[in-house]
Amino acid sequence: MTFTFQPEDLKRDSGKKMSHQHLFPLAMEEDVRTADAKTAPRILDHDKENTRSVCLLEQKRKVVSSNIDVPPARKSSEELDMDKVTAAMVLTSLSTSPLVRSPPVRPNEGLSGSWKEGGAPSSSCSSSGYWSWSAPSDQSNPSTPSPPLSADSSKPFRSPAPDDGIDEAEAGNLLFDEPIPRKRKNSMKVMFKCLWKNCGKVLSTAAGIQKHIRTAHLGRVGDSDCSDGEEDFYYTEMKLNTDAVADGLSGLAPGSPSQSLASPPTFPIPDSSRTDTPCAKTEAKLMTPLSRSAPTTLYLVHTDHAYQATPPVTIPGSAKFTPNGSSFSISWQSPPVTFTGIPVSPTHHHPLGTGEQRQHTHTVLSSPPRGTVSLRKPRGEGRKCRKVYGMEHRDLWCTACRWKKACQRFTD
DNA sequence: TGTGCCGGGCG
DNA sequence: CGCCCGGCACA
Repeated sequence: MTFTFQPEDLKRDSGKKMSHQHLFPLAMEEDVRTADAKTAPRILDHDKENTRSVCLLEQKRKVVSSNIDVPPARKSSEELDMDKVTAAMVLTSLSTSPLVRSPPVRPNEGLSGSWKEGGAPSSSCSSSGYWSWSAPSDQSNPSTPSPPLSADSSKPFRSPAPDDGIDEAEAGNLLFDEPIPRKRKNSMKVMFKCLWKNCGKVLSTAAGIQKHIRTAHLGRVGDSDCSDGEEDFYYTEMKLNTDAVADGLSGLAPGSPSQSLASPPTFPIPDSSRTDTPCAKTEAKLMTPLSRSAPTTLYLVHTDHAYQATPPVTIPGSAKFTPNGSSFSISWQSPPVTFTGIPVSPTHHHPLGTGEQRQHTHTVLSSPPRGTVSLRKPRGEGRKCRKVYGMEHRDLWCTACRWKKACQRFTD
């Protein structure tokens, strides 16, 4: 069981919360303005967030104090351990944020990373077997890179301004509870950038970047068992405006996945600009056993655009991160619904996901000269917003669905 | 019967 | 246009 937690969702989510802004000054700037008055049922998230944010807050505080040379005597040994861990976490998260000053920052980076790192030093953490990644870290790497720092800051990517709005929306969608109705999105691509020093490789799929990191930097050779998620620590997700970047990156797979974060399955890309198929293919290819462990959410995080951002998948499950003295506990629930497009969801869905998609594409391409015959769209077999979210969550539907038009989010 | 969405109406 | 919805074709 290797879950890979998707930090981004959480992070984004948290980012949205005004109350916690101060925690992520850099990453959140944009989010802040999105104080959506929308009150959707985000109770779960709230809960999650609160606990997490509290933790972070605490962590931060500790870190600060540590910098100030607070006499250790005041803290119990337990606390000290925690401090180390938390400090590591905070530092990592902080150091990372600047790089990606945009929302795409992987929210959990800090968490996952710290767990790993923290695990080694403080026995307390490692002992709680909630997370079973093999070893807190592959110590095999002599040169464990420090969390990506400034190396990337210089990267040309990042078109912050345009993306922000979208990201926010997406984040909301992802979470599933935030009705961000009627917001129009631009076509976005999600890319994953390697944060390893001097690398900066950018791939379009989480699996790809993970593989890259694993093989190129971590020196692992494909053993799926080793994918303990460490790679997550070394890459970041970023959203790019396809319009702007498409050309340059066109070679890469159409973005789709976004990591832990959040964008619903999407593939609602404007047909004209790109098709889903390529995406699916690419991913399929990249999907090595190793990459399997990659956060499924990533794949879900597509953006939907034309009508609104979509929350592809939600991780309705709640993950709680509670540093209790010496151990972290994480509870996870399997997501209730998930989109699909890619055979990711464990529960339903025919494994045919990609196959179907491809077929569909095929039909479209070979479609007879339009015009005369009233061709009614074959009718996508995939699940649409209505099915996915149900009538009760109509506000979560893409606008097209709301208007009884062809679904823009789950195109097939 | 439920779903997807075309075609068309309204502001 | 944005937003709805009647109604039809499918499943």
